[in-house]
Amino acid sequence: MTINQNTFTGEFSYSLDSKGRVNIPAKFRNVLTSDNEQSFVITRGMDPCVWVYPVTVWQSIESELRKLSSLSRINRSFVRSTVRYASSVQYDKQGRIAITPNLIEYAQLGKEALIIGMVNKIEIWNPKLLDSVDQESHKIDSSEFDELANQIIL
Amino acid sequence: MTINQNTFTGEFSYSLDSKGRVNIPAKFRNVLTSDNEQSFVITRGMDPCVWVYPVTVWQSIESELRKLSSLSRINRSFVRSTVRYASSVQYDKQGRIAITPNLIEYAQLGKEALIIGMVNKIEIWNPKLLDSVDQESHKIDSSEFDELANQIIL
DNA sequence: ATAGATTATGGGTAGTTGTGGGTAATTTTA
DNA sequence: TAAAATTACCCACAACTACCCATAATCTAT
Repeated sequence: MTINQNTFTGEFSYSLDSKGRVNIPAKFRNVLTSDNEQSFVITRGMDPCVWVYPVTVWQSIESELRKLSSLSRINRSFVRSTVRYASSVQYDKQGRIAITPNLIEYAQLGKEALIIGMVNKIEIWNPKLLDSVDQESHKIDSSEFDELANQIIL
Repeated sequence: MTINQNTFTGEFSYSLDSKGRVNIPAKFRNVLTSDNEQSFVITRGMDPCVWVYPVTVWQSIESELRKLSSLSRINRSFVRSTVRYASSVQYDKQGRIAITPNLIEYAQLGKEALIIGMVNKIEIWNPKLLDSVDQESHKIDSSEFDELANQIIL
């Protein structure tokens, strides 16, 4: 069976241990291309969760950022806010990555961690937090969903 | 683990000691190419912070500046203001660089120093100052911010 | 169903990293 | 020229991290 490379789908619930490590699901590790050298870039998500990119994917984001001149104040502030919380991590022999205290706090992660494949990246959630965020956005966005329906055919 | 050379990401809070020294995060030192010979160029940032470049990167900036004709008054003033406060520093065996009193004053650095990877350079901030600058620029530029965010897909 | 392989989770240890301070060399000032 | 101040270089310790191994649970294949 050949699956899409660097593409993540599905949901897994794993535990964050006392050292701040979480397992990256074997399914996700297995689709990671070898040029990533077992490494991901973790950063703040737009929602209160951790975003996990394959390094090669992140590098293309970085090269876009490189083009922005620091003479412009908006550019500086945009680059800073994007890159500030990003760090590259390699998973260990057991397939775990270490989440920085910064990000654990931001995503309010406890012992339970919900890992969700988001096509080109991975999200790590506090399951309870996701529930409440989900409910909230369903209330608000059902009309905007309709708008999206015109763009994407499921 | 091999990552991108001379590329800096992430945020670290270190302390500026009584001698005006700050640690350059190990992650940053490790991606610095050897032709830099453990040296950086520190200068005034466009924001009230210290900019830290790998010397080799700084050299390419200098060669760009060389191309600007001194006939133009704006050019002269731009070149002067960029180069004026720049000095090259080498980190010691513990990985620290000494910040000149000039720059400490300019960036209003106290004991706490926030070190931020900005892809091709490093910034050193007074954390409180960054907070206020950040808030201000978000107020002003949020629409242009969104525009950038649409161009670069995260 | 059972054996073997893979996967998830916990913990120990050695090496690295951040931070403070000390001493000698160098520069500055009187 | 000598004293004072600054700078460069070195050492030491505490905290942290990367790396390793062990075990239990789960999956795979015959």
